Amino acid sequence: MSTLQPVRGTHDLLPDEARRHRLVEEIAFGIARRYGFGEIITPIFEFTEVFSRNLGETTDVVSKEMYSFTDRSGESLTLRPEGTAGVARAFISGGLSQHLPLKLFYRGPMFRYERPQKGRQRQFHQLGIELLGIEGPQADVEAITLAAHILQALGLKDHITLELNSLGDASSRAAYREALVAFLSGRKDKLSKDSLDRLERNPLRVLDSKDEGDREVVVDAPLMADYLNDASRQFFDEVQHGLSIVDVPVLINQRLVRGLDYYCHTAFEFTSTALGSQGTVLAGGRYDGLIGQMGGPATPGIGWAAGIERLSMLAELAIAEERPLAVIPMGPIDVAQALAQRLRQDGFNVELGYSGNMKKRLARANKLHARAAVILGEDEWSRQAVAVRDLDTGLQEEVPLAVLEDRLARFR
RNA sequence: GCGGGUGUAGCUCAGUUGGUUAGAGCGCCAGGUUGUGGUCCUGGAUGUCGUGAGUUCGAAUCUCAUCACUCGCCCCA
Repeated sequence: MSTLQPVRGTHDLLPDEARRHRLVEEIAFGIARRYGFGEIITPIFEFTEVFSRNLGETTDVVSKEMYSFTDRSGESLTLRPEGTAGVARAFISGGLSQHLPLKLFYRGPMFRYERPQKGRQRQFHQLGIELLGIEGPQADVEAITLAAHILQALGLKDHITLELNSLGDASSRAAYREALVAFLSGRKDKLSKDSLDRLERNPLRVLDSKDEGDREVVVDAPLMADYLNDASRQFFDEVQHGLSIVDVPVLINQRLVRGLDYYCHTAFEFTSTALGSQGTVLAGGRYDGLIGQMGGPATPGIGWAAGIERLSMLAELAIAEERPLAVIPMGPIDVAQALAQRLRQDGFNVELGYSGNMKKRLARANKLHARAAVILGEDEWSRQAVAVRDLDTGLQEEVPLAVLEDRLARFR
């Protein structure tokens, strides 16, 4: 076994896996396009502040998981740990506010220094969308509906549940946070060590703790729903109503919280039980304050991201088999190369067997699942013809070169 | 970052209470005569037993460290 290992938490996508990966992306993007989304490709690294100032200084992602480094000119840069901040930055620097509403789709690698586990890598890939410039709840409905549609297309609708909650607007959230902190502070003796820490850094997180003691405490905790002001309440109702109209089933989870600070109002998560403790497949929410906070024109937004590796593990994909034509030279290779080229120019997928006798070359063609073999035998060649063997039926016929493409058409 | 598990041929795994030449299946390679695959038969190659130390006359088997993966926590997509 080689000592040459990949960096911890990184993985090579070998051809089969890469194929699945790309297929997941293409299916997702194909559906996003039907909803009017166009792709945006932003840099893989940004100035560190783009993330540190906007995701929340106390979040784990910012405080201990970023791959940050100083470049040769002394700038602090960070490999993107998520996609939204970069898109928001691009929105501002590109002056895109005059093109609202904007529907953007992105995909690509993200980096977080975490302890690797199944479905959790240090370099992983996300695809996601951002819908910018629409204040109303119909944007939330559209974003979530698109997500459900993509998951369905990937064949994992049945194993997935959609959990939904509202964090309310800034004032509702602040009021609730205060009430929750007050409640929890009176019960510190019953909270786990982790939750005591959460109480300081991100109190809402205590709500979805897995610790049994915490759960008992949280049962009696004040509910977000009771702290939503009228506008927030109505917004949430309309989102739920909209989802019912398009038949997207929802499980309201009052304890659903988001990890990053920029979220408000709608928060949602599509989860699966098939991934162990990495149950979240796709998650997102509304972030009306983000772009303004970054220094851009106040612009509402909602978006979500999904882990491509997680999607790929769960997806039931019908991967069409590539079935090439095998060109098998018996004489000089030049002739075979010229013929292979002619067929490729004509749109055929052609494999050229380079070595071995006919037996080996046919065996190789078979292993590649070639649909047919084009055999350049000397006898046939002397008659300006080749032998074409159907590898499924074993039937072989002599075909004049002049009509080769026509006869091969059925093997495309 | 915390706690547990695993690590033997390309892959999936077996290797008894430490004992000398480390195995199987699949895959791979070759052959079953001269230009014909898939099935079948025969033969063959491959491992510093994750890495590094230690204990021992002797270690894949025991100890320690280290790396990677993995399960739970944490975090999140």
